[in-house]
Amino acid sequence: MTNHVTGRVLKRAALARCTGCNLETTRYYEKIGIMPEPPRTASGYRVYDETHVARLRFILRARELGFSIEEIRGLLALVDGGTQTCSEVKERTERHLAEVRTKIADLKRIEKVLATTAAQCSGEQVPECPVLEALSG
Amino acid sequence: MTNHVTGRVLKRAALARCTGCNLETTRYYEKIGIMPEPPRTASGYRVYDETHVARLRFILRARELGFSIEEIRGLLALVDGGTQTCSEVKERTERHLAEVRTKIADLKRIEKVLATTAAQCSGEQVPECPVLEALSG
DNA sequence: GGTAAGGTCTGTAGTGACTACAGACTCAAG
DNA sequence: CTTGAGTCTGTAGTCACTACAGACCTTACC
Repeated sequence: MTNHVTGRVLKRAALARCTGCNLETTRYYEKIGIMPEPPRTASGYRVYDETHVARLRFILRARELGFSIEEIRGLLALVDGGTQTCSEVKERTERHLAEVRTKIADLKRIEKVLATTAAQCSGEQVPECPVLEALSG
Repeated sequence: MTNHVTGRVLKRAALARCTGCNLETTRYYEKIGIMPEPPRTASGYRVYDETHVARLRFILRARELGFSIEEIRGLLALVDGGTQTCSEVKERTERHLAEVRTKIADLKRIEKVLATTAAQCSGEQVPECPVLEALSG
């Protein structure tokens, strides 16, 4: 395999290893169109370079932060569009931030219910368990 | 339809309405075996009573509190088993509580990243958006 | 040059927890 | 008697992957 691109070249397993991404997921991202189709060797093997690594890292980080694939698609479109309208990115981030905060609030409410009911529970063999009561009510 | 059970009798839509459950979900819960198969009318319509309502409410509440279907299956087995070993229920609740707390911690970390990067963003047309930077890094 | 191990290719099926739909049947009201 | 709403069944779609089968290619070692 001639390396006519400057810098090192990676195959699928190497890309996965160096980003921490699951092997199959790289192909999935290509299929759904958020990763570009990479060039291939004569025998059909995918060949990645640093730009692919950067893009995949971007996607993985955004997923980690709870952005959905569709949100990421939108973010990437802004990046690819050339003119990075910062205000748009900011707006989307804040929208997503609001969602995250809602989720935290919901979970805290759940935490409270679970903690108080579990605390009421003696652990002894009683006919009516307060946790089950709380769930039934 | 003769109502030989004491109390009112419900069909699928009524059960869904009075529990707030989606119509199709009741059938799904039956299929996966966490709701019992209800008796049927001569023409094959499902007929529910108060015990079904109570069980469905239990399931929905537990789902709301973030228990997975498999966790609920376990909880229901304890209920159905007759001897409600309260210590077991307590233990499972606490295990679940720990999971919820982990999720909250994760989301808070995410919230922090999103909030600080969004704050760094002026919203003006700058070449490098700090949010995208944060995602790329 | 031969062969064995391991990487890569494709398409497809499975996950969890639903949700939605198509096409047939039944029921109640007017 | 007709019309519209409710119910029945099985199956397909959702999201974001993950896993597998069976074929092909590459590399290392002898």
